[in-house]
Amino acid sequence: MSSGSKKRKLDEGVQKYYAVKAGHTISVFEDWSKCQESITGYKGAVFKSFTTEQDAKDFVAGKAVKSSTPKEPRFYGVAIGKVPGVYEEWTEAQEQIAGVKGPKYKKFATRKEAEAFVEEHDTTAESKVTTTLPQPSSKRAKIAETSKRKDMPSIKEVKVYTDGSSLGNGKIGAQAGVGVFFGDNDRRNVSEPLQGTAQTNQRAELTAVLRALEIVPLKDNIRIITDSNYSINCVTVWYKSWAKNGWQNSKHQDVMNQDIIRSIRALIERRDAGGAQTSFEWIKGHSNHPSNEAADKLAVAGARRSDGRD
Amino acid sequence: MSSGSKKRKLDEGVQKYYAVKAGHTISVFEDWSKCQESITGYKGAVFKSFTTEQDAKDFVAGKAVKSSTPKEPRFYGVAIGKVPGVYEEWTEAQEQIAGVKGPKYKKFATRKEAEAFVEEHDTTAESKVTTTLPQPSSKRAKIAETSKRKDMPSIKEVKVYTDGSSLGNGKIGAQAGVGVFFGDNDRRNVSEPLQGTAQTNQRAELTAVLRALEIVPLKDNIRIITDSNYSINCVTVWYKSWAKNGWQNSKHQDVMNQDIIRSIRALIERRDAGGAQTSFEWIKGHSNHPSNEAADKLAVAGARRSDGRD
RNA sequence: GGACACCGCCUUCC
DNA sequence: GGAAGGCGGTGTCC
Repeated sequence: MSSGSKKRKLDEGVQKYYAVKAGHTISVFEDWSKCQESITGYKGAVFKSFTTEQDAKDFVAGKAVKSSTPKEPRFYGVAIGKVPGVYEEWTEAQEQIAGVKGPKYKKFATRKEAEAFVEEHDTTAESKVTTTLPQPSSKRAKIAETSKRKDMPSIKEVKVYTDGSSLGNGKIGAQAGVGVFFGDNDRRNVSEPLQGTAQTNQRAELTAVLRALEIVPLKDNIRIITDSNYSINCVTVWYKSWAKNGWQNSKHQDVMNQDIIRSIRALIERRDAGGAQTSFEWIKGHSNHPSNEAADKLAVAGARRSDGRD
Repeated sequence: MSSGSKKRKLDEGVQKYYAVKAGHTISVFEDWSKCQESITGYKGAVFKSFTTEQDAKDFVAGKAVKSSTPKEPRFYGVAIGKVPGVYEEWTEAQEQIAGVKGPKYKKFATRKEAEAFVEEHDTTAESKVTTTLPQPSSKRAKIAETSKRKDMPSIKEVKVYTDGSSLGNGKIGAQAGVGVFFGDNDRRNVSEPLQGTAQTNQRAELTAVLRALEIVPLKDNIRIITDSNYSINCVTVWYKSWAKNGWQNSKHQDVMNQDIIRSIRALIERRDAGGAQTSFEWIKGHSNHPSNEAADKLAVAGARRSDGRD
């Protein structure tokens, strides 16, 4: 180590700890591949990555992670931008203000300050957020009231199953649909056609995740259960390097579906900022899981709805 | 700049050519959607994608595609092994001798040589074949007396109807049966339970074909009539790619029922080697075809026999 | 090369 | 309506 052949890129930046709470092996791993092994093919695997070993261990132990981020925290409040909120990575914040005329953003040392900054403009610029959030006002109020949570002992966790469908995927006339399942006859369930011209399975899967995040109040912990390994990886692993590469994949092409992926990340960050957790659970598709099948049904129904038939 | 910015992976940029040999339109298409149109709803469509237009055209014309198979032919004669015969893939031959004590095999440049090699040992090791044949003696005699054919101008063609049945297919207690029908009151007819633990319709269908091939003397041309498109495809089309892939299907999983499929192929090869033909004919099931129904009856009866009932 | 999905089609069996 | 089996494809990433 005397000389400088030390071009080691910290591509992945900080060391990560992958906590597997439910999998072939219950443990904390230091590299993703090991973690992957432990969860692949495991029905109902539960895992999450952390930046500190302690957090990871706490997660495995079932404790609420108190987010003891080691690096000096920076909080970027984006008040006027694509998706207002608090971001911990400048690259992410930057993305939110790129191309926006008259953006309003600022760096803060504490999350509270950043939140306050955002909330201020947020109320005045509510229409901006509404584009991402279907619900008009009721949720906004909740966010406000949750911001005064202090040290609530236990946060409610909402489980939600998401699925995407794309009839004739890969064909020109494909019709994609989005399914989000909270429970039987739950008003929050979603079954709708995928918006936009790109009708692919991946966009449908990601959009379902996004819908779930939009629907569950930011104050609640949310657990998203999906069979889309792709979606989970996009928003929990791959996005990190993408953000650093200017959203280029390993083939130096633009990352597909980054619009949805970024929206998801923004919502995750905001939930994190509020002290609530977002976690993902992968389940194998078509494996007799009733809720997963229910989400599938909703997705397929949504896809068919764009048929104009009924 | 002098150096290689040329690392461009052709991973996905390559133009593909979709050859449709059987479909609404017989042609080569350059995009998948057109191809799809041409085959959608077409019963028994035959199509395949290629990377060169010539290969695609050759496929449509029925020629063997040669550019994708630049390797020189090799023939492996397996005289003493699980299923004696001539194999073109070492992996296949290897399977036949694995675990067999005192195997006899050799590589040849031509099929004729390999066949000769196998035939030699074949007559002397006739008992080996008998293990595959359930019937004890009466049939053996026939094979013996027909073995003195030499250059008969026209070879007799034996028509045989095969069918498989699997009562409760897909359920745990399924009972499968094998039916082979030569004619009313024909001694060669077969009606027996499917052996083994995997009681599926596909295994039953394939096993019926295998039985037929075992029963009809190698010197005779044989025409097997079945309603199992699956079986026909397995042993006339799909086996080729499987052999090259190490018996993995397109989803990278082990090909199901390959034990039966390989046994069938081995018998076909042997019949080929002897100058006689094996042909298959597909008929629609349940369409008032008396002989097909007879085979069906035999299969169902065979399935019920394993019930312990009668 | 690997992984997870999303589809189209065929046959059989219930 | 569903299950067992098979073939073909794209969507996306590493």
